[in-house]
Parts: sequence; C-alpha cells; structure tokens
Amino acid sequence: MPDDVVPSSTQTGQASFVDNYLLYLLASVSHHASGQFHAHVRGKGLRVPEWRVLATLNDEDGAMITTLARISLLEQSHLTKIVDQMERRGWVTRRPDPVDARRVRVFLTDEGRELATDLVVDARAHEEGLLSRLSPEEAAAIKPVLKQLLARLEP
Amino acid sequence: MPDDVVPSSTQTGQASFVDNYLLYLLASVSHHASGQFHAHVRGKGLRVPEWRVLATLNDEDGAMITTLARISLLEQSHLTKIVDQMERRGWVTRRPDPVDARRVRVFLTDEGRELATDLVVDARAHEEGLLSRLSPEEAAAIKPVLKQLLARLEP
DNA sequence: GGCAATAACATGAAATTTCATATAATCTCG
DNA sequence: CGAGATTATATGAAATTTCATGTTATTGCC
Repeated sequence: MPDDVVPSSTQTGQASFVDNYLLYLLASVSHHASGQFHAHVRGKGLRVPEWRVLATLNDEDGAMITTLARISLLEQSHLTKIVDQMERRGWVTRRPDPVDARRVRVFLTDEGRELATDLVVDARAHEEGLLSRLSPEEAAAIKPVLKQLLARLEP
Repeated sequence: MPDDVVPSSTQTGQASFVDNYLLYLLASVSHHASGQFHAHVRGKGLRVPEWRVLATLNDEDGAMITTLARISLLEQSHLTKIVDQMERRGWVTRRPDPVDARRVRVFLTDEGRELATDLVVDARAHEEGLLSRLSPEEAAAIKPVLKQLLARLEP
C-alpha cells in the first residue's frame, strides 16, 4: 500500500465535508433548482424578488410590507424598493390600512394578478418536473421533512 | 353557511400555494437554517462567502478560482474579489498552476487553515443541533433526498 | 507551426441589497 | 391625558454582487 498513490491534498473525492453538510446541500439544491425557474422568470421580464412578491400576494392579497418581506425572505427596506418598482410597473398598488395608519397594504392590480396566476401555473409545472426526478418514496418524503425542519426552526 | 364569514382575500391560512411550493420550502429552510450559522460566522469576523471558500479549500486545497466559484455557489468575478480580500487578510495565497498558466490555484495559509478547521467544527455541531430537531427517520432521510435531487439536477 | 476558438481570471461600471437612520403612527401605563 | 417606548415604512449612503469586457494562455485543427 504505497503512500504515493494518495495525493497530499484531500482531492481524492470521497467524503469531503462540504458535500455532506446539510446547510450546503440545502443551499445547493435551492440554488440550482430555483435557478432553473428564475431563468424562466427573468425571461418574462421580472426580477426574482418581484416574482416572490407576486406569489405571496396571490396567496394573501393586501399583505403588509413587513409581512411580504418576511415571507419573501427579503429585508424590509429592500422590499419597499421592490414594491416601488412593481407599483410603477402597474402590478401592485399601495393602500393605507384603515385601522392602523402606519401600515401599508399591498394589493395586486388586475394585470399583476394575471401575471401572478400565469407564473404560478408555470411554477407548479416546474415543480412537478423536479419531483418526477425522485422516486415516489423520496418525492413523498421531501416536503414533509422540509416543513418539519422549518417548523422547528423559526420560533 | 354565510359567506361573510370568509374574507374576500385568501387570508384563511390553509393551503396557500407558497407554503407548499418545493422551491419555497427549500429556500426558506436554507435561509433560516443557514441564517443561524451565518450569524455565528459574522460574529467571528468573516463574511458568508469567505466562510464558504474556507470550507471548500479545507476539503480541496489548491482549487482553481472557477472551481471555488462553482462549489461556493458564487459568480466567478465575485469569487475573484472574495479571494482578493482573503489574501489581504492572510487566509489564502494564490499560486499559478505549473501546468496551465491561465489557472490560479488558491491555497490556505496556516492561519486560514486554522480558521477553517475551527469553523468546520462549529458547523458540524450546528448541523447536529439541526438534525436533532427531526425524528430519526426524517433525519436519516433528508440528506439522501437532497443529494438525489441534486444529482438529477446539475447535469 | 500558426490561426481561430476556447478557457481562466481580472477589472470597472452598473445594479442590487443592506445598513443606519428618519418620520410618523400607535401603544403602554402612570 | 401625555411622555416614552414600540412598530411600520421610507430613504440615502455604503457595501455587495453582477454584468460586460479585457487580457493572457491554451487547445484544436488544418
């Protein structure tokens, strides 16, 4: 067993740390899988954060800026700027909350809702394509596991 | 069944699109789980991309700029700048590839290796904490599923 | 060998994102 | 009721990240 067979560096390929590190696997899968759909989103003339906001509003129209930011995984001040843009583009409108004047509620316009609806259809189709790459058992397991981890994480 | 019980918006909370969308679950879990460790990394005076590069080099010292960028999920030109910083900080050094002079190989300095080693220890501990929040079955399933999806994704 | 095509890295400007802070409204509670 | 604390959003400067391109080196062919 000559030791000159083994390179001095750890480039032999097997069990490296990163390739088996949960946070890396999550980031990597998210990066590559989302990357595919993000290319589609950009092709339609949207930026990624805009797509996130549309999808969130499609679920819960009239959400507050802060809520949108939290769900969209964006900073509040960043989200304010995204909404500025989207308002100029005619996809959303701001309306003050009748109860609490500090709050700004963001609503989809008709055009925005149409765009959101279309993209959600595309997203569902893309998701199906992703899940079809897994065995039925794996496909059935992945979302529950992620939801469970998420549930035990945020609080 | 009076319809004024149901708000006009879809704020009833149950099955929204986003909360069940695979790419959102991945992004969200990655965001929140990594966020915890990233706070630790920043507390040690590193930026997140620097930690990624250290971890990658710890696995494969002397990697090329392009390889580092791909593994670290960063753009090439961005990675060049990260390496600039890390070189100034004394954590890595650049050396030309003896075979192909276009290539730049990045090596950990002693200080960089020490930092990387420490952080990998911390990362393993943090990962254990995350996995402990799942049932044994879930914990056993998550990495294989992610690896499988990743394997069927990149090519 | 030599020329076109490709690959690796660097660079500066542009775009995006974050940070610190300002403004305004609401809440808490003495 | 009112002063201080807190919450929601906006804003401008600073930092980060991306984009387009430049330079240098290598490869593939003819």
